Amino acid sequence: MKISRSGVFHVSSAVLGRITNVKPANIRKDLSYVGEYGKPGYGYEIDKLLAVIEKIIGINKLQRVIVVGVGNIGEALLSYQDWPARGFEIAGAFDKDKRKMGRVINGIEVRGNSEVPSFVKKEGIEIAILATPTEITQLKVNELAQDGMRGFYVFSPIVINVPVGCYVENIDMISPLEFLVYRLKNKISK
Amino acid sequence: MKISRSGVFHVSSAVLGRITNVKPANIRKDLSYVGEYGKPGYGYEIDKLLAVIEKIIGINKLQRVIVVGVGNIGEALLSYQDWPARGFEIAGAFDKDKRKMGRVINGIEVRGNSEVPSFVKKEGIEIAILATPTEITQLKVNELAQDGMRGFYVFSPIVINVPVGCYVENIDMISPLEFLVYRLKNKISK
DNA sequence: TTTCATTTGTGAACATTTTAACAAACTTGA
DNA sequence: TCAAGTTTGTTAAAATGTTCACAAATGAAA
Repeated sequence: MKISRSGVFHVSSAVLGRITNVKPANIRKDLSYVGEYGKPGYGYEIDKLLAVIEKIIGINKLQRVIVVGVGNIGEALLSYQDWPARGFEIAGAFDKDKRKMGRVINGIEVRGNSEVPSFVKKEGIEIAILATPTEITQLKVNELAQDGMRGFYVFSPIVINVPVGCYVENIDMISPLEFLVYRLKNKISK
Repeated sequence: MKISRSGVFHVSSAVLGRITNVKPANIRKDLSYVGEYGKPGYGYEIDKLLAVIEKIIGINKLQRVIVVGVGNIGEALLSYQDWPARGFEIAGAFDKDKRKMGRVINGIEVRGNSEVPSFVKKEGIEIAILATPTEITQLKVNELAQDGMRGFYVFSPIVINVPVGCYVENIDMISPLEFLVYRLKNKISK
């Protein structure tokens, strides 16, 4: 909902709560942790709130990342339009498959894996998204860590080990579905 | 790590904790909520534990779901090999694009959207995975709810409204990446 | 059998998160 | 200006989640 385009310039925690399914008290508390941006009896100025949030999550300067593995998931990531709005830029994409190399998806050229070390060094990139087959993901992470990569966003449902100073986040696309089934079976609204 | 194939037939909460990065006390407590399956001085019998867990999450009978929207994400889901191991079966896939209809991916035929109502009624399916463009997701959910669908697993990063008795889970593939950046910047191990 | 080393299950302590409640601050309209 | 109606930020209470620590149970070795 584009509040800022509706001729409304302020918004209360109650309204934000209704939109996001979060309790108003919670919204006020969270916001209070990062400063006092609201006016009693009025609410939050939308433009100001937006600016503050963008400042906090650092969208002003985009985080540059690479995508390793251009299968279905990799391609979906490359095709995704909202990276800038989320604070990211896909600086490069890599795959070992020669047939994929040279392809340009959404303006991003797919390069060969051998180009990773020089590319990330030249571009100063530290974060990699791994959309690789589960069997080779740990191996790829090891290689990338050697190349100076320090953040790994992993689509394989396995525990990844990294050197100290490196960080991993996994995403398991099935877990939320399992949770949905559980909620459906037990009628748990949330 | 395939513990059960290593000639080891029991495992302690300490070992499970090391493998999963979870504190042993936590593992014991969680397990204790669903029964007493461990032996002091010995640990948990792996086969028994596996059987119990499978019983709990109901893998014995697969949950049948449909996939709506066969773009990159949809295709990735259809290609995923481990659905049965996770307790699911993709019963059908649907897309509005005529060029995709008829294609068979991983043994699953892509059907036209118009076939959804009869299909889910005949097959008795209540859960849909929506890998659709964000703009039309809410609309599709509305339609599917009309068709009797009660669980919605949504890949669009928006709040979805559903009738009472229906349940939604969202997955946002970018949020964990944002969190990774936050951890990297602030050196937060977890 | 007895002793020693493990490891569980859990009660209690501790920590974190969520919610409610309300004084103080602000807006609006008369 | 004043009164009535909103809405914030925050304090305190409640709820939830995590970790510790240890008695009791078991296995293994002597």
